[in-house]
Amino acid sequence: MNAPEAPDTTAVPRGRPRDAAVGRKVVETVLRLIADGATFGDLTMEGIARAAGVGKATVYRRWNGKDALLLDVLAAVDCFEPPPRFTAGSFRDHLLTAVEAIRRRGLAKRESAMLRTMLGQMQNSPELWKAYHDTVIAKRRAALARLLEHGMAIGAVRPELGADMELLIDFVTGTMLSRTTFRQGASLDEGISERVVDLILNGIAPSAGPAEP
Amino acid sequence: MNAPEAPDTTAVPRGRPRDAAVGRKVVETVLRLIADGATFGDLTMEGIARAAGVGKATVYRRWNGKDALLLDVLAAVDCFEPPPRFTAGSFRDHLLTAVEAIRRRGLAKRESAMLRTMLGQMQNSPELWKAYHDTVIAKRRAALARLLEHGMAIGAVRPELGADMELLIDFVTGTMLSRTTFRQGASLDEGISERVVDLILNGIAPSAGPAEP
DNA sequence: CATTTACGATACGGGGCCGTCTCGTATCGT
DNA sequence: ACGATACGAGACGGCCCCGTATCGTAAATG
Repeated sequence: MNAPEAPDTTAVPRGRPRDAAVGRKVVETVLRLIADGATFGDLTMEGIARAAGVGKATVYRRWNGKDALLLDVLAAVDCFEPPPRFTAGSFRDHLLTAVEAIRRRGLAKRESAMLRTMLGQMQNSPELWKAYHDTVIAKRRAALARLLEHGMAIGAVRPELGADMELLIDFVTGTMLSRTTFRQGASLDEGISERVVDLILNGIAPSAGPAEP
Repeated sequence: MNAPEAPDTTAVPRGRPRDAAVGRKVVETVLRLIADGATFGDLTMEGIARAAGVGKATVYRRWNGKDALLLDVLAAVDCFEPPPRFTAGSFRDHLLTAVEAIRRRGLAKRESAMLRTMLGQMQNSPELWKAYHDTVIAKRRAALARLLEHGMAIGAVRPELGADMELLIDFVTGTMLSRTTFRQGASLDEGISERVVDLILNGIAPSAGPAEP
């Protein structure tokens, strides 16, 4: 008896299998178009297929529409980012690593363009924003939260700040994120991360302790 | 720009004068559409005219195209923002006023939506971004620079930080700006500005030297 | 009054994208 | 070999927008 609703997952494909390289090529093309300045409104299924050198029907065979395609594109964004390692070194070194990661992402055209484009769409398509947030942003913030809690545990961070970890993360990331996202063309030379870390640790007020005059 | 060869300012217009209310209505409509989530790519001259209840030819009579119209729209953004007053109070109070201004702008749908939309377009249309930067952003940063220099003069801000005023401004604005722009839905209750100011002034490290647990 | 320009509405040809469909060819399992 | 499916290419009707032009009406000058 050959039940048509066969529960086994190996639903034998019958004809020519889909070429996985085609799907990758389309996603890569969309990432390139966004990096080149296209907003989601600028992207068209027809234009994507043309830019990818792919038949339009092939794109529609894989994705129902632009939103479904963009969801897969978002999932591919963070595939290239190894999670930062906080193994050895002082808390200040770890903090510097985190800030440096933001700086380098700001220099990466694809990452920063994607973030800016997503920001413009977060009101329009909250599902897309949620996907970007969950797959890209949340992971980074979680890693930073672990770092900051470690800092509080070893006394490098004022413990009362743990009451609002989200705000603490905004504070640690905000300076470099503003610089890379809002201020296109702002200097992003290497030494800047050091100064940002100094500001994050010590603030702008003169230190009351027996430090530098 | 409708003065062919009349050097005197009283170039007598001959027919029915343009209704200034129509121009205002169009600009206001575009601002509303952007606040409702439209990106620049979503906006069309035809749709704008329809939403404004205005003839399409009337829009084209005033602006050559979408870019020219958007330039005027940008110029209208900051018309509603009174410049902040730094008259009395401590430096901390002034800083709180500045941070509070960012928080309130983040709550204003029109302002934050415009900023997010502009970010997505800054690569695509640098002229538009320059206009937005010059008419909106530069003024706020200049006011903040004056505040920070005042703070250094009275000893409330470490003077060596004046070496990179742009970075200093990024640091002061970055936390609240990140929260209002990147993190839609994040809490923006009133007390938060106080905590941000504390972080800006004192940083995250314990102030009384290296405390050993 | 006549003239001139603005206004809202709408019609016009042109062009791009939509989503589907049909080709001819290619590549799989049977 | 054969059927089934994927592939690139492109045709197709439909829709929306572009920028201009043409209505009839309204409001200013002379």
